[in-house]
Amino acid sequence: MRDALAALAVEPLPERVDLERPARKEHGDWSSNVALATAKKAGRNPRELASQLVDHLNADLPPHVERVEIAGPGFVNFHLAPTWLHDVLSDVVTLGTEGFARSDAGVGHTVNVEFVSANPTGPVHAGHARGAAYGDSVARLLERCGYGVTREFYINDRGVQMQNFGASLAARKKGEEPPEDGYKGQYVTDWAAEMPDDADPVAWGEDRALADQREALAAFNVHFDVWYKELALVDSGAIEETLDELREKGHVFDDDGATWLRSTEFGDDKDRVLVKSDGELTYLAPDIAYHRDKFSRAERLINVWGADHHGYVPRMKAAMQALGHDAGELEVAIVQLVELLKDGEPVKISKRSGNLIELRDIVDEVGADAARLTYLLQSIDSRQTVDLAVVASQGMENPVYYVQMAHARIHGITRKAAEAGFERAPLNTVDLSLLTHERELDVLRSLSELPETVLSACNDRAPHRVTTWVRELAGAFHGFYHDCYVVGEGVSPELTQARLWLVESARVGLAIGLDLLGVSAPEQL
RNA sequence: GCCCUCGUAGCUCAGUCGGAUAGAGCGACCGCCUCCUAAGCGGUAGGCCACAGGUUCGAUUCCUGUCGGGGGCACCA
Repeated sequence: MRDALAALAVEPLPERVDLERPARKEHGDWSSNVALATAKKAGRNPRELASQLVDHLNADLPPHVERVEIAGPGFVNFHLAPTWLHDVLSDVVTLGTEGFARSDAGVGHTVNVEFVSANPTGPVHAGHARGAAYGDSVARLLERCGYGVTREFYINDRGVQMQNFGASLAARKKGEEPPEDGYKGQYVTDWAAEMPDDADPVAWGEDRALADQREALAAFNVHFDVWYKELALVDSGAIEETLDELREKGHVFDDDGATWLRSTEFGDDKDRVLVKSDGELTYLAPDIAYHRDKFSRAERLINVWGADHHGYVPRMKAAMQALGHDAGELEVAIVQLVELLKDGEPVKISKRSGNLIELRDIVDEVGADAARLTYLLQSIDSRQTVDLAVVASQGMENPVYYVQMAHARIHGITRKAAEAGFERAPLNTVDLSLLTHERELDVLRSLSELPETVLSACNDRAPHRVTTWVRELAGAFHGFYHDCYVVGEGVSPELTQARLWLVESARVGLAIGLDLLGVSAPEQL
């Protein structure tokens, strides 16, 4: 393309030539707006330039390109031959679930993804679920793109809430009501009944809560590499070190008997207290020390926070800058809140009464796969409404079912083919050029987009794009399934073989996509 | 009051670096099973991309403002 532009004496040459996938099939497989983008600077007419460009390219077509056309105000559209898609099929099945749609963009780089980080005072609840699905999926995307990834859970086990929790357990054990600002959920009573007489309610309660959280998250297919206790941070002396470092660097001052971080220096609204006038630490001081520790273990940090915490972003970023990091090295993904419905009725959750929906309840009710795919259906930037009855339903209003159906059909075909005596022949003995049906090509077009989808989803921390892609592939496959029989009277053995490989390629694509979402798919529904 | 975020079909939402006639699913309506699961497929209807300016050859996309929904503005964790 650049050569063609140079040959046409375009001056100045564009820095980059963008190719994009047109939204409409008639516009070809690839399209470039380069004539539009450069015409003005070069003092040429866009349409005319595009036309010359097309002539030049058509004179010597690159491999797989069937023809190049001019369209609209000056777009240059490339129409590819089906052979291109047959090569895609070969790539997919040769590279397989391990190798296809993998990127080395992050090789040699480390990222720490911290998410969930629920307080160790009770079970993981519905409010954590979306962030859990999101954080784990982002970690999966990063891994697929070559990054060294740590999944980390921060345990907030220092502070008054632990005393309240311990006191609540102790009270329940004695058959009394918890204190006014204590924890009133049913689980406190249940756990108190398990608690040995000689146990320290605070320490025992923390372990009990963590065990419960770990189990519920595992059932949600989320596993952490590091569970980091705030108390360990306190014991390590890291907080004092951090305060000293900030003071040395001149970002700390004393006022009103308290110690302050001059966070306004780095864009925060106001300066923040690190040590209160009574000598106690605020939550912020250990948090800074914790992030400092994470930076000693990874180049880049991603925090997944609920929308109710977004106000803390500027001060954390300011603190990291005070420690000498670039603001961009700490990313905070803000996950908008989920409104939970049950049969269209809002589920009221009240922390005060302890009346909350546990993650475990959701998994029990709809299954981990359905729950995860549902949470990853939409961008985290939009508020989500989840109706548990819909997620659990086995109907069309449920995208989970649509996707799982495609996967089950793939295995249905494989089973049926085996019954009819068909095993896949080696790929190099199969004539893929028989795959010319528009439905077949649609499946392959969809597969051809997976590598770029994965990379962009990774770079933009947007796993929902994978979900969208998986739904599209499932749609293309359902169309193929309907119109193209793999095994049947009117199908030649050669075509059966080619289609068996097509089915396999769809299976690989679906497997990759679903794995990135942390969703398994049944072979049968 | 200030900050973050969202506003796209009746509903739930996609829409990448600004591109062509704005997409999908559900719901509505009309079709399609002698064969791998009809839990599916095809078609029709349905849009002032909240509104008003600006930048641009070109804006759903970028900028400013207005309106509306959600969240946040502690020497609380």
